[in-house]
Amino acid sequence: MFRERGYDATTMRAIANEAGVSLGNTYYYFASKDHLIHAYYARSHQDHLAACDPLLESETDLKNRLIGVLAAKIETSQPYHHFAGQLFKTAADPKSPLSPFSHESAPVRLESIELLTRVVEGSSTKVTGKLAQELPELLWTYQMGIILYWIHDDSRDCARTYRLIEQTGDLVVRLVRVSRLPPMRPLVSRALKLVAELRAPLP
Amino acid sequence: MFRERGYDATTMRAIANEAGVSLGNTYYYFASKDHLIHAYYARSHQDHLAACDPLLESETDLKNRLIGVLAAKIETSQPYHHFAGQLFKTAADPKSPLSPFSHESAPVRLESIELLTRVVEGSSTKVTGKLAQELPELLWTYQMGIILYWIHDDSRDCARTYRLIEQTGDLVVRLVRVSRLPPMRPLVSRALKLVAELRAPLP
DNA sequence: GCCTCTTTTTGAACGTGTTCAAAAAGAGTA
DNA sequence: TACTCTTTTTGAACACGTTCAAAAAGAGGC
Repeated sequence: MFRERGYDATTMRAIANEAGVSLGNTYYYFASKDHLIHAYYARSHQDHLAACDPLLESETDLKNRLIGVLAAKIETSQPYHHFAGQLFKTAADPKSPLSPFSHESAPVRLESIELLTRVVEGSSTKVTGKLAQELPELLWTYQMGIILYWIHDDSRDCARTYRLIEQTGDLVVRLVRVSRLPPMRPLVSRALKLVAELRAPLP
Repeated sequence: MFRERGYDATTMRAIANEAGVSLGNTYYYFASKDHLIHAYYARSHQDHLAACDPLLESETDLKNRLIGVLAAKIETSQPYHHFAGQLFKTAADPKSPLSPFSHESAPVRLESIELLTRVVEGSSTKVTGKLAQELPELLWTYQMGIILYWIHDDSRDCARTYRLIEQTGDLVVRLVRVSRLPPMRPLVSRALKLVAELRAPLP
């Protein structure tokens, strides 16, 4: 229904009606309208994990793995593009359990990070040391940025998002490769130190 | 009032009461509760522009200029940190006139980009060519990222945000400096091409 | 079948943001 | 002062998301 009518025009009363239950009953199953919306996200997340398996088992080039996983994310989310803006809005409240950074979202977040860990570990490009530890989560942040761009992308078939994935994916992989070169070493080291610092538990 | 009670507890009825007008009357002045919230943002934006003048007139080191402007942004926004999450939420709807990417927000956006143009042009580090054209807007996007981090930052006095500004500000300036070196040239060129491509008007 | 406990369902009511027709107030002109 | 037009104000009403006490239904044991 959200697809046909959009978020705003789909009232909880209409949803209850369509499901053949009372209005109050919908709240037995979903804590709020936002939780209902978020169920769509959870589904596309599962779809994404599943869609990535074949790729990660057959492809070893880091760039292709990364770009493939990101593109799959967009593909599995595409049915929901129509109301992705609303999804973003519900996720934007830092205090909401639906925020990607929230405690409640940790399982989904960890699964995504685990997926990106597989991207890195199963590739022919070897990443070691501190960077290996931090890279999956950095890639997750990068993926969040891509999704954010996608939400705002009005191009046909979200062509621009795919373009962004290709180009930045290539760039990211190049950066990963040069990160071991001596001139880059201090920079990378500092960046990783900052990431660890900002991630440390607050006093 | 938003400061004392928080966004949710501050109803339009309470606001009307406090202002000594009727509930309906508040809508004569502000199109919605979100517009009311956004007026705070507009004010802090003006405060920011004003706060940056002294710095930009006296400092010429690019790094110090950039870090100073970003830190000033956080400082001028600090009074509103309490409900910054709600501000982010209202701005998160891509279709909302309050979104930083919206047509209606263009004036504020352009002013911010103009400010960052001043940061670059008035510095002793010379930036030329295509990069000079694109850099202010890229810096604006970077600033948006900082603000987003700030919104989620629960550290004392937002110390982490300042730390992030320092470290990433330094990194950005270093990247700007090395962008002219021959090994970086192709990368930078490609990045700029992508930016221009994604910014072109849609068919 | 009856009893007890748990789960599911209901629908009236609530609070909040918002709308809008009508009234009031303000401003300018003759 | 009266009239006309514009702006501001009002308050009842509306729509929507949500709540919750009570009712209904389900499940298990005797």
